[in-house]
Amino acid sequence: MSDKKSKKPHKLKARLPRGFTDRTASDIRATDEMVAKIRGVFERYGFDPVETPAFEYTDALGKFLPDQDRPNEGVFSLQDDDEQWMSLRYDLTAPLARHVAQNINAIALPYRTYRQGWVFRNEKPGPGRFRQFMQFDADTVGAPGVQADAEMAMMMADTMEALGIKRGDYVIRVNNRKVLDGVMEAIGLGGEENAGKRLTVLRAIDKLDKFSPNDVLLLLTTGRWDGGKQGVGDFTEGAGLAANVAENVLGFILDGRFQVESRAGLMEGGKGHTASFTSPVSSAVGGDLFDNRSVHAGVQELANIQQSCRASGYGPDRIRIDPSVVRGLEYYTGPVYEAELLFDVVNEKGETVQFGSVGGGGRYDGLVKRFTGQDVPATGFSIGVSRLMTALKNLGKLGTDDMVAPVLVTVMDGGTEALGRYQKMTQDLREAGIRAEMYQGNWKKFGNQLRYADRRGCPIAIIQGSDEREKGIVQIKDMIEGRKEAAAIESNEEYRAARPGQFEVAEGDLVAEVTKLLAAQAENT
RNA sequence: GCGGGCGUAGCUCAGUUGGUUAGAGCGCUGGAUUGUGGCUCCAGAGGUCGGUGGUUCAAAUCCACCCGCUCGUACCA
Repeated sequence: MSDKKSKKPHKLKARLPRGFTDRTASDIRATDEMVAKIRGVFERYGFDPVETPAFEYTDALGKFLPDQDRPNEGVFSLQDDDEQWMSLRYDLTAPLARHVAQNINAIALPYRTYRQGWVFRNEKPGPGRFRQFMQFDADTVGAPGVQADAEMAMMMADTMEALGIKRGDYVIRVNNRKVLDGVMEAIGLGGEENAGKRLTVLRAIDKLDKFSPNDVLLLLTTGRWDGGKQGVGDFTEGAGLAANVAENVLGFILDGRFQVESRAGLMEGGKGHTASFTSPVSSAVGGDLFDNRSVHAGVQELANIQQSCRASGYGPDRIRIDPSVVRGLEYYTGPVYEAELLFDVVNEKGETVQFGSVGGGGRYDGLVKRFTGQDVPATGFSIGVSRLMTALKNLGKLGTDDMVAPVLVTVMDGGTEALGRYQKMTQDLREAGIRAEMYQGNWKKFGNQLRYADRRGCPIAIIQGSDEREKGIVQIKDMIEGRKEAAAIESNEEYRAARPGQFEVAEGDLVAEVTKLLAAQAENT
């Protein structure tokens, strides 16, 4: 190796841990805008904000991590100096349960509350999936009835629309954990000893929005190769159900909306099968899954939710019963809901990407009880703000940074007295509510000042040199108009002499003239 | 976690049996032009060739391991 290389000091490499990201000005503005809209809906529904910290004791977050007991698996954890384990929250629900339990005597139930915040998951990140991301939650604590769940579904729908997603471009799909639990029971997967197998079956069902019914059938039975055929790529272990049982379950799920509505006496205008997969539903092993008590109870609740939504004018174009909705695997006990976008999301490369759900939630009757011992039923949902923002951005419904860059007051004279005058001009503009800044770089390179203004997107530059000063005027340079005029000029001498887009006004008229020009520019965009 | 692809300047990429001092375009900085963005011309800065180890007289190039990005899959409370 050469001497030159070994002498060179190692520079510290600027980098971020993977799965974390910096947010730009336009990201932050877009997020703020979204959050304000969501908050507007929640406030209108009579919810109040509450905030909990990013850290909780690990045991308060609960052990809802299947197969994993180590505190660092999936969550970011560290030991406090008294050796107690603390973790960064991975959602906003468990911390809320802790907050309610801790203040149970001070809080009037039912407690309607919302909050937004960063949550952290120590998982492999991917496009649109981060290890720190923002959620916005609403919960009703202490409300046992399905009316609270129906309200959640309707509020979700309203939120989607408030965010500019048109009716028909989203749907809130509703299911009930009791239905899935009952199905598991009916096919002989009840009880503790089958917990693992049950999980596999539910995961397979949850894949229906990603895989074809036939692939899901493979997952329910023998397993699936991700390379497309036998022996190619990675093998996913199947649930090991008998073929006819798997078909029965799959048929129940796929034809679920139709079946649930008919069994609950809620048929709406002859809508039928939601997928092409057909199966001999009741003849197969497992019998008629509707005969199961839990399935029956779950369907009844879904019928009530649906009736409530319909009575309030929320049709199946907005809120829809769908037995394939699984949602998280551990703490939900009743109705679950999921918000899904129905339009294609296209990424920067022009590829259509599977977007999946942008929010969801459900009933978690056991979560507060862990702390209090008494039953405190609750239901709520969560919006994936970061994820939804990605979708809206790609859709062009957000993220167009409409903040106008500041007016730049250029500096032609670096003397103390002159700088005071430039500062004064800048302050005058600010006092009139106009974003403005005085150039803070090396004033001696005037070309750089305008180049700065150009790159920053400044709409206007203010120029006052000694000539203007003597005459009591300032030059207002319309950067947008100037760019247009400059395009027609070829020689540099001419270009420099032309001062494109500029006009002179009396010093005293500066604010009025800038205001006028900004208004005119806004008209033309 | 498992499997595939990729990793050379700020960005996009050249660089083939391993062989002098690793290149281009764009961008950046300075100048032509001490008061005008763009155009043009000139000059300059910028590289641990992802990292470590190995093979070799010689490695950006070959081998091993690791790291990172990416696609699929798994996991996702």
